[in-house]
Amino acid sequence: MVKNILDTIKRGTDEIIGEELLIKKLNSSKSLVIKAGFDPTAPDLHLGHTILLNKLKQFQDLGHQVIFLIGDFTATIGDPTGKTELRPTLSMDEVISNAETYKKQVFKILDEKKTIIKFNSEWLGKLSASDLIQIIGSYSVARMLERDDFKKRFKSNKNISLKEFIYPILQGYDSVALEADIELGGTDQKFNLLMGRYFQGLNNNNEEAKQVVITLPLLEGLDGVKKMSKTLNNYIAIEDIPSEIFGKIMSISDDLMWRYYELLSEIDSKQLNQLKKAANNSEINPRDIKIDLGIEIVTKFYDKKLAIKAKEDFLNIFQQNKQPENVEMININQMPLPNLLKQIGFVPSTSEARRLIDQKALKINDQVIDSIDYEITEGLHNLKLGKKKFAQINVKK
RNA sequence: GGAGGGGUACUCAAGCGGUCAACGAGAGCAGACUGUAAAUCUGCCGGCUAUGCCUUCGUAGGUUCGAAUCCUACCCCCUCCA
Repeated sequence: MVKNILDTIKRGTDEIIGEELLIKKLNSSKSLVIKAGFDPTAPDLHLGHTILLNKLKQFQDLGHQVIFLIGDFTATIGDPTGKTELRPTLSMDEVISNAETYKKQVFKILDEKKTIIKFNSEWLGKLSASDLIQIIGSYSVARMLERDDFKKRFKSNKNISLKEFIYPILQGYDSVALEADIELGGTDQKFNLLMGRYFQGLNNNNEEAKQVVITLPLLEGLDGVKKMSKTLNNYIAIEDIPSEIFGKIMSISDDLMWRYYELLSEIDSKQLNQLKKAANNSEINPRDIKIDLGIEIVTKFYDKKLAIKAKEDFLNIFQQNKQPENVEMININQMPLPNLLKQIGFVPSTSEARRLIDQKALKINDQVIDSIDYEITEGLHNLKLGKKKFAQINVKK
């Protein structure tokens, strides 16, 4: 029984620290406290986050208590993880409004009724200076420098702010405050997650008080190399509209497609291997496999119907070169083309528009426009700029 | 507190009196090729009322016919010594 549950839990994880303890905890058949922390810095949840959220959902389905911890207090410090330099701090106002956006999105995956949302300012905000000194006093600089990104920065003489040392400590202290049994996080969070174990053990002086740490793989972004993140603009947001999600999936490389299948799809590994084999032998066009993935992912955040629609639109536009349905209709006065393109928001500047026209990127009614002096006539026209931008305009004198 | 190094466009990184809207690389965009793949090739990659004009090289002044480049002050970062 526990063995089955354990297998479920282990699937798709990177590492479980304290596996024996996990088994013990699962055997105790009490409802466990599962903690996962989120920085309210990026209001757009993306597929990368869903790996973690899916795992949390799994715990919910198993009857455990998930605590969605919004690090509003720690966000004012800025998590140094993975950064080679100091992060700018957020104001409390920004943090709060970001957190709200966050909450709205999370319940596309998590069960709202079974989720407790906490803000760590609740307890961290109450710490006095002497409390803080007490807490940080138990950890050494040498151990802090064990952390890879700190070590690198230290060695290469980059700036490390003292408060960055505080961040992991406070994250660890969160686990104490919540009495977490398990904490989930990305592999890059390992150090921070371990801090929880450290402080829990310190407080109670016993092994069993320590949380189990489960790390999950990081999802590569659309470029296939760097991790998916908003800052790098290589992400698929779960709030993206269906056609956008679908389109972005279709644009990834084949290699990345397999990776996404492994991390995001519900498909079982046997089936996946068959697909790989078939693609290798050219029995199936990888494109079609990608289409299935696109449908599955859109379905997850919307529904099957919209997913199919997204697929059909996609095929229409790119395979048959048709206009997508429901293009925006824009009324506009007659003016030089660069200005017009800027006006309707296709480009940020007329200079950019000129360049694109020079590069034959603009089509009006399926005709490539090769002169910036082209005068657009009154009436309805279909515009296409580059591969992705479509509009229908109604030009008035 | 003292000595030295540095802040250049989205990122990294040249330039160190004119030829600089600023080498090069990455990212990004467009075109070709395709499966809107990937890889590859080509071009672009400050703004504008556009063969010219305007604004940009930490900030503010100054020298000069002319400054990212020299001088002064200020701000920020880093190193070493204390």
